[in-house]
Amino acid sequence: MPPSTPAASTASGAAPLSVQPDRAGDAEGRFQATPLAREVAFLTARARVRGNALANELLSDLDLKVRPFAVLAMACSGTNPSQRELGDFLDLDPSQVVTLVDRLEERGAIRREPDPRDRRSKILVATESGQQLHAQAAERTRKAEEQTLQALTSAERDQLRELLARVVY
Amino acid sequence: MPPSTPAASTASGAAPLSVQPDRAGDAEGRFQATPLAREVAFLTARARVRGNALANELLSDLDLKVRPFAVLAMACSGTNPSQRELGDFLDLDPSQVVTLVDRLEERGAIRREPDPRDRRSKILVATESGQQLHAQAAERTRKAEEQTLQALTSAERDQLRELLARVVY
DNA sequence: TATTGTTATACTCTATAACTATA
DNA sequence: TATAGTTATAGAGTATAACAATA
Repeated sequence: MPPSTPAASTASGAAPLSVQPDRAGDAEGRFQATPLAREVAFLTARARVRGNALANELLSDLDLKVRPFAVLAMACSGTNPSQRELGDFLDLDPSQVVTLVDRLEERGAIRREPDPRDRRSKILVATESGQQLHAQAAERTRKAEEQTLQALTSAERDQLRELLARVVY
Repeated sequence: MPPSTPAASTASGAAPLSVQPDRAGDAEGRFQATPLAREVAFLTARARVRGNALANELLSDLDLKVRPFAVLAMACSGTNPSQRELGDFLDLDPSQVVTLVDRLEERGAIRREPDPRDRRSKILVATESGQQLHAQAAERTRKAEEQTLQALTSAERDQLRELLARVVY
């Protein structure tokens, strides 16, 4: 380990960034000029943390969180996903899917139905009450997205959606 | 609970989506037409999961993951963050910061230095070896981002960065 | 032999409360 | 009285291995 140096210094070699002498008001502003703050990985992580927090908050009165909501939404989509397919799409482990599906099935929101083409697999479909629950929940996630993206115009939101979709699909 | 219905049906009421009779090749294609698949919350979650996985993989030979990398990057930024400020910026609990900083300090990559203006707080700065480690790690995260965004042109990447930054800052 | 769903289990991540030293 | 960092702990989320039924 190197010997201890003065304090609050920028240390040896080339200075990583020109920086105000030290503290200003709050730190956010200083940090936003940092290379890390412009990495897409960092920006998406931050967007996801804050978006999730807001969505979970708005969903809380329905006793739902974003993960179970996503499962319910897929069961309501008319695409008849099997548990395996759903796990692949939502980046969920098979064992996680079991737990999520169990809870939604206990609530009477979805059902496991046999797949006529493969008796090993189970197809997820929503019940009538599950579809009503989904309608309420989708309204809340729509509001969460509206609030999360309030800094963008409608055209910019579509643009963001389009760019992200091209990245992940 | 409602009575059981045929199987793989779209269920009662208005059909949520027009859908191919049933199974096609793989499920991804079917699912991408779903409303959930166009929610920004879902897209960022997916981008984050896959981006993180790739970045962690590329960082593994340096014995780093994205979280500790972010802490190291901030310590190398010249902005002299305190632990509290860093936790706020990276969406980390104060106790999580302690653990992350402990490990990086044990490796000799960063140091806690006293804040001359407030003896309660500790300022994080990188050591010389920490800066070298960061340089190697940053090269790997740059490659991860390059690979993650390969579907986009350079202009589109900047556009995505800009839109995300406006959302989260 | 490989795959779907399941169970049990362990591991990581995240959050909470209580403590200390400073402010 | 409030805040920064710390510790211990609990809870949620995620991952792994083994198993039964089916392909």
